[in-house]
Amino acid sequence: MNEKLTIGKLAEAANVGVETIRFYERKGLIKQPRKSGAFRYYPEELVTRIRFIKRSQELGFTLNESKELLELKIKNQSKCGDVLKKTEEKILEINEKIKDLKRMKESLRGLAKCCASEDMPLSDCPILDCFISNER
Amino acid sequence: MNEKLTIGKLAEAANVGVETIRFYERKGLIKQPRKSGAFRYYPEELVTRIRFIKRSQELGFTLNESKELLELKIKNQSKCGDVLKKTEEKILEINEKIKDLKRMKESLRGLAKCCASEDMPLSDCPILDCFISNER
DNA sequence: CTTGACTCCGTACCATAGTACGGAGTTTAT
DNA sequence: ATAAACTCCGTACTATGGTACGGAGTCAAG
Repeated sequence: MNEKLTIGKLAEAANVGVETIRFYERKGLIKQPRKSGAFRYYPEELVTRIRFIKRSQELGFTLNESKELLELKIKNQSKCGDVLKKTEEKILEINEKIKDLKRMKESLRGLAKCCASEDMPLSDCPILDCFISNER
Repeated sequence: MNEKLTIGKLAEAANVGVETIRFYERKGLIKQPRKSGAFRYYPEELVTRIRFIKRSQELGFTLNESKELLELKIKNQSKCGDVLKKTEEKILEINEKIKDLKRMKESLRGLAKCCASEDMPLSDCPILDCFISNER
């Protein structure tokens, strides 16, 4: 195997749009192959690369961060620990988000309690105060 | 008190830029006060409102979602039960976000585990492969 | 009453992550 | 051999959340 794919086939295999591939090329996440005749043909392993990009996006990395990760692999003088560090940074960020969301949820629950009696006039339901008083 | 602030003073008090306030006005998160003479003067409570917007943004809500939350208070002709319903909807949304983040975290933890010894050359680093092999 | 700081308003621009479109050329299947 | 389908390339547009800019008007202190 080691087939060469047209951009359309590559897009289909990687489950993205053709325009997305062109976009990644412009952003430097994929290097544009030379034209063979009028068209460009893409090596099969780009399917894996694109899926990698998509997957890391799902995991909360931006395209630039995905690019960095991919570049770490290329410049293989860098150590495994670098990638590990980035990953652990992301885990910490995610933990922060979870913590904040839980606090927000508690605030909303407090608000729900405010509204416990359904015929209470809303003017006495201090939604803003509920949120703001929980501010750090 | 209940002071009226110029847009600059409001921005300073709420710790945002003047342009941000104008942007929020355009987006309908803040209603633009009538001009008093040539300038507009903003009630002091908008400081709280803007900080609320900023805070809910930090918690992963979009501006439109912040707007919805704020509208819970504004339409106070609505009954407490209506607010309760919206609030509970928001809680469910937050639970979804937490679930997604936890899923993300678990994936990242799996990746970190892949990368066993920190001084292993990156060419042998299994973390990138791990990204790919963990694909659903 | 002048000068500096501020306001008003429209418009353009930034990054992020794509999507859409149009015309020309090319490939492929019937 | 012709038509459908695809490619190439540039440009423009989407949404989100702002930031920057420029000219004209206005306010407030000295």
